[in-house]
Amino acid sequence: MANMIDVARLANVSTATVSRVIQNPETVKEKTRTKVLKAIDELNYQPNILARYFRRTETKTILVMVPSIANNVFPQMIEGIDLVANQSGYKVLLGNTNQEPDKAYSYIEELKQKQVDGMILLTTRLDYQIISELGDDYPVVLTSDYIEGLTAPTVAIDNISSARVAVEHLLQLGHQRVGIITGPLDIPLSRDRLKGYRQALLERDIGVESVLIQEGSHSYESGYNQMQKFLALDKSPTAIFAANDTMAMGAIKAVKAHGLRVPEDVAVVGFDNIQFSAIFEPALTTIAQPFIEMGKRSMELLLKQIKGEPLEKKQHVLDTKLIIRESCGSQNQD
Amino acid sequence: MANMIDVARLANVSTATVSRVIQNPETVKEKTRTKVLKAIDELNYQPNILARYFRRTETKTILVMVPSIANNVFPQMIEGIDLVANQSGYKVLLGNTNQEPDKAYSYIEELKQKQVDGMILLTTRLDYQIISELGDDYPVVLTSDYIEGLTAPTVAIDNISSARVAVEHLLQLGHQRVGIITGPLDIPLSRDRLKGYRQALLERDIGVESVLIQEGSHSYESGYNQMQKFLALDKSPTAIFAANDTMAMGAIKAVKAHGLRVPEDVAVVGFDNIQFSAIFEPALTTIAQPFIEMGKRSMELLLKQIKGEPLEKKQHVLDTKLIIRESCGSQNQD
DNA sequence: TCATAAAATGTAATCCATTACATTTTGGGT
DNA sequence: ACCCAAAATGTAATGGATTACATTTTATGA
Repeated sequence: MANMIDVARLANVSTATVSRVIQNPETVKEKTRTKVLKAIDELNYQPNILARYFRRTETKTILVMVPSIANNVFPQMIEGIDLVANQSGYKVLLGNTNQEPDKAYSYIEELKQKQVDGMILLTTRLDYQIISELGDDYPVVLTSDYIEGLTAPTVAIDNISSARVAVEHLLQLGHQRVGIITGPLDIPLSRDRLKGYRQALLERDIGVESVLIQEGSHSYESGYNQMQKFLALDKSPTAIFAANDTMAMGAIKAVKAHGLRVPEDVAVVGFDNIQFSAIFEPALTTIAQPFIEMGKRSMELLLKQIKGEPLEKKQHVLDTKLIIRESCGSQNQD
Repeated sequence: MANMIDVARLANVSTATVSRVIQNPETVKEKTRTKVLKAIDELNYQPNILARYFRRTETKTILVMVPSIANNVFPQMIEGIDLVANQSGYKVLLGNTNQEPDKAYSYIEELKQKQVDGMILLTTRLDYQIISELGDDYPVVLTSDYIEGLTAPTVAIDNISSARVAVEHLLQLGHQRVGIITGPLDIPLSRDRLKGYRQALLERDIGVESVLIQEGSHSYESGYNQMQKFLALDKSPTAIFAANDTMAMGAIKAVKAHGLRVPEDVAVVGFDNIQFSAIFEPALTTIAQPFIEMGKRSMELLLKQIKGEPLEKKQHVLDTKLIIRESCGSQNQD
């Protein structure tokens, strides 16, 4: 494989000039440039990218830390990230943590060792402190989880008010006993959705009963199981807010298994609007998250940090939307 | 940031010894090793990975080329790949082509330029010739698509016989008019599944009618649309083999929209066994692909190539399994 | 104790592009 | 024709780990 010296020799110039032809062609005289380009072509020269990375201490690579890829929502965000990354000549490294904190730390090490130019964290259970410090020293964006007071840039939705909108929809339909199946409550995002649920009830002077709050794990099975608990209650809820669509589907399955109908007997509203929500029967009424947009925005923010540009705004909150389908029935429910 | 020379100086040894302590500790005398380790600790030294990559011409990174990540089946395969890669100290770079051939070629360039140590191709529409040549010169594994006569290693299922099993299931249930909604026929995988369909019919001396063959695009909508065509037929099929689960769901939706029931009026068998197939109603009878296992095996094969170990076997065919659920009815259908 | 093989360590070249700084060339103005 | 600033090009150091080869140290056996 020919290197820069070979090209320089053949073109009868110095390596500096060859390098310039590649990096800043406009600084080289037309005639010289042609000569060099011809030599490059003749030798079929390709710059050694690894040498370049080494010399420049940059890799044009960013890492996306994600708890699990097989999860409906993350691939969509990654798609958005990938889109912007590609446009800017960046590559995307996959950082699957599989929920193991050790893995997360090893990815952080990679960032510190400059193996990647930046990092996007998709909903993590990392220590608040660690993310903050990391964000002070390296390009980092936290996506989908907004943590109060965090100094690192974040891209998220307003989980509190989105959840409130979901529950309000239920209340408007006339429901008085509304249960919630939350996500894991060690994640701020889950706590925020619970908070939104509380706010919606309190606004209408409806008391918050702890029996109507069940903690799930975002899985289909947990939705199913927690719904069963509700159904076993003396006065079981007539409507459920599930903190994500997958749990909503599990809950609906449980309702059906119990011989009841959705939405006629129990209304269910979900959260996320994953692809399958429209296909599911009954089609889910849910809060749509702009996943792709979140991915794009995150990458844009990261890029700015990498380039050293100042961020006008650190906390980016994107809009969600209530998608009304079938699982809560129509406005004129009886 | 301290470098190896600093460590060597502090420990009063040469850089070679420091390097050895890091790479092959057993070749360094205990006493020296301790001394070096102490210096490393004291200086908080971390080797410059980029320098190492440059010097060694290896990146401990592999690229997974995938048409689209937001697709149910790919994330699972990637998960398998990632699992094995991580165990072996390799990182996974995402190569989303978005169906654009140009992108595919740019990823191939990265491989040639040694930016990655190897590449796994997940169902691609790349030219047969190109893959073969690439496989001759670089570590490459082609996954999920098996191309006859290809010299590059492949990990796949037997699409022909798996499809045959699916269709046979339908025939066993007594169906005589079986339609197929294929995938895009420019992909070998799709042609193979069609071939399996043909074989199953011919084995029972049932003629293959071209009106019963519709080409889809693997999307839900295409399943819906192609099913509508079947339903518009004078003698519409009583059973459908959809070449993937997503299309099967679309087809079922179309059947329902037409006022018919699945499986009572029309039986539908899918292919893939994506996560949602069990949740869908009716739950899909389908051919399960061992996605995670395929990912793992692919990475193992790639690793062997990277290490320069010979491959005993080049074509790896993994087993599929017919999962009987609800969408075809029970064995005792009337 | 000494010779010798084996083990441990050191020396220094190497990988290749980049870039600060130095030098040469060019072109415009008088 | 000559000067000078600007443009173009060249020189050579630099980044940091790796490793072939050379040298020194250690251990073994007679």
